[in-house]
Amino acid sequence: MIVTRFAPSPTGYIHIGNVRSAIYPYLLARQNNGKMILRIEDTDRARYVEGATELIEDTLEWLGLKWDEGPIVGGPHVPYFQSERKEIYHAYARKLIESGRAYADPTPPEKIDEYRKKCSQEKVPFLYRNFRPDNPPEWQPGIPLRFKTEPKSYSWHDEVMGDMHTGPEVLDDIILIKKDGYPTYNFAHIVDDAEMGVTHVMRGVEYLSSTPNYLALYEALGLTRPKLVSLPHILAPQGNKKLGKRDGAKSVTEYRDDGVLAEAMLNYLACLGWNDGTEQEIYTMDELIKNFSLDRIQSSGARYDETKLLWMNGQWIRRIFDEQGAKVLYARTQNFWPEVAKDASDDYRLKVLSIIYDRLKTLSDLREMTAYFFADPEIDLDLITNNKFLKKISEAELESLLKIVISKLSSIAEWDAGSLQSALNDLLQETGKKPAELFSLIRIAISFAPFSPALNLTMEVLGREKTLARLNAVARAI
RNA sequence: GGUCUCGUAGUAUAACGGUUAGUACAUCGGGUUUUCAUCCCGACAACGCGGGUUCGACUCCCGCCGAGAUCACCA
Repeated sequence: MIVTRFAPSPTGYIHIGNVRSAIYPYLLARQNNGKMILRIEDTDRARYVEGATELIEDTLEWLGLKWDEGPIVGGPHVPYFQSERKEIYHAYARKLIESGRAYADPTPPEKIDEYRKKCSQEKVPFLYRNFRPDNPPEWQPGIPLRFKTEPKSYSWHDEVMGDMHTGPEVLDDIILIKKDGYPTYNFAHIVDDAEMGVTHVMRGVEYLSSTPNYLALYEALGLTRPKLVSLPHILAPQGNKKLGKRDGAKSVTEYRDDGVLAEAMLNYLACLGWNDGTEQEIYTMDELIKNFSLDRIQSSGARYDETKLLWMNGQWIRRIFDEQGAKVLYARTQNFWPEVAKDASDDYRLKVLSIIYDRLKTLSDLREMTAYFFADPEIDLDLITNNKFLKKISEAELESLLKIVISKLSSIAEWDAGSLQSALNDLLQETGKKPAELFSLIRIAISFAPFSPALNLTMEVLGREKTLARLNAVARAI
């Protein structure tokens, strides 16, 4: 069975740059009826951030990445917090001590710095294994424990990067247990992955360089290596660095609050650095699960492009409306209406959504784009007199045009899109005006917005009373 | 500096020795009775450089250049 894991450290929110290492393990696990484990790597007490675990869980839940084992859901390998697994790491550590592959290192940090400086001056690589203490004491709390490495070459296969090979110069005596008794990442993740039966270790490429050390550790502990999958970085919009919080990388859930749909976020991120070889752009979760494959993960970094994310979000908004219905989309818009819409009925807001949805890039666009449906807009005659189609028409004529429109619209029997459209067509005939002139005038008069849906639809939703009242108000103001 | 990785249009990518180098976003035009958007049509735009191998190289090999990662009691 395939077992994958997402193993973040609770140091803050999950952002665009690191959430992909949760998505791919999830897809792989689901595709193979396997399991994904969520494990919290909280061995660095200094960097621990209160509430970060909840933030991580929230993010995964929003994206629909359900973990099969981990916090909240539990599992056969509890606990899933590394800080609570000390005894396990210590047991493995003792095995290494017994086999002579680990030693307590009492060397003070200042001394180590000295070694490092010396090497740097002599321009030779700094390897701690050249500075092993002569008579290491018995390991006890307060003293760090180091791996006693055996310099040799390693070859391995990375599912993304291909066949890898390194020489002995990259192997060193890495710290296994820190002086505070907590394990380092380097040691803890190996123990946990083995204990938890993880078959595929997926993580960022930054771990590629230390892989030989991990391989040495698997060997010394007699563990079978899992398959290794290095995920390339997501690059910041500017420069060539990986996207990080310093580049203003927003948290994944911040996009949710800005009206991005989980489907779009998942779709965009999954396809950033992976494709199935077809020209498909829009994928549902099920399609991603079905089509995902490790060997089509890109080996180079991919730049984060918010414009494309927003395009994709627009696609998803329309797709949900068209395929799942207006009500399904409407249910997702609750937090995104303008303040003036708070007293409007669901029915009315649903109607507004139905004529505006294909203009949305994010759900929060509703706030800017729909206010005039709920409250009378402020009359701003400059919008009329400066309009490129209307500025040639005299104020007197504008006023009389509006009166003709009002009179016509007052007389129609049924206030629906079809009747309104034929009334508008009649008005074009009667006034001899071009659509650009007459429709612009009406549109601006009832909305005073930079843009709005088709005129007949806007008027239909707005209703007879409000439409006529607004037209009258403008006619008086001119 | 050592080690490792990466290099197709502005961006994300397709191609797995033979194509006018395909697609999408972005940009710029045009169309759908006003606007904005959707939708449709069109345009612009790429194989980092230099050597090989081959009848033929984006694809294979070597060198160079460029970019990145890593060398913590952080993960």
